[in-house]
Amino acid sequence: MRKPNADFAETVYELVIAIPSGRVMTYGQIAALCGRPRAARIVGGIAHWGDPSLPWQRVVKKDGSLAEGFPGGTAGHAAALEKEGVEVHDYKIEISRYLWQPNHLS
DNA sequence: AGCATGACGGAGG
DNA sequence: TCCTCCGCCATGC
Repeated sequence: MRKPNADFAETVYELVIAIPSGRVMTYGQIAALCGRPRAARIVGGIAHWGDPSLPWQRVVKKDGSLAEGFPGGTAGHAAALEKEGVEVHDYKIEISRYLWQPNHLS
């Protein structure tokens, strides 16, 4: 059990790492699970400032469109997702089909 | 301690 | 459906 104001980034890291290959989560969803439903932008910020070795390609916008600032742009993001079996159509994915949620928080 | 930033989200046109 | 504007809030300077 983490304190309400526990390091936001740390919680984001654990969630991102938990996303299985071929599935995705949205920035807003991750923010909400971290206790800050309005901090979707912050999650994006952490993706940019934080550990680059995490599977950030599995994090997309709520409408299924890909991240603007991903290395290589949306094209690079699309390539990374397709590699995991995610079907990308015009730089967007069928969010309702690939969205994933952790069974429970530890 | 305060200001500007930003890999978003939702509303409005 | 696409484009633009406003609001949110942790992080970095």
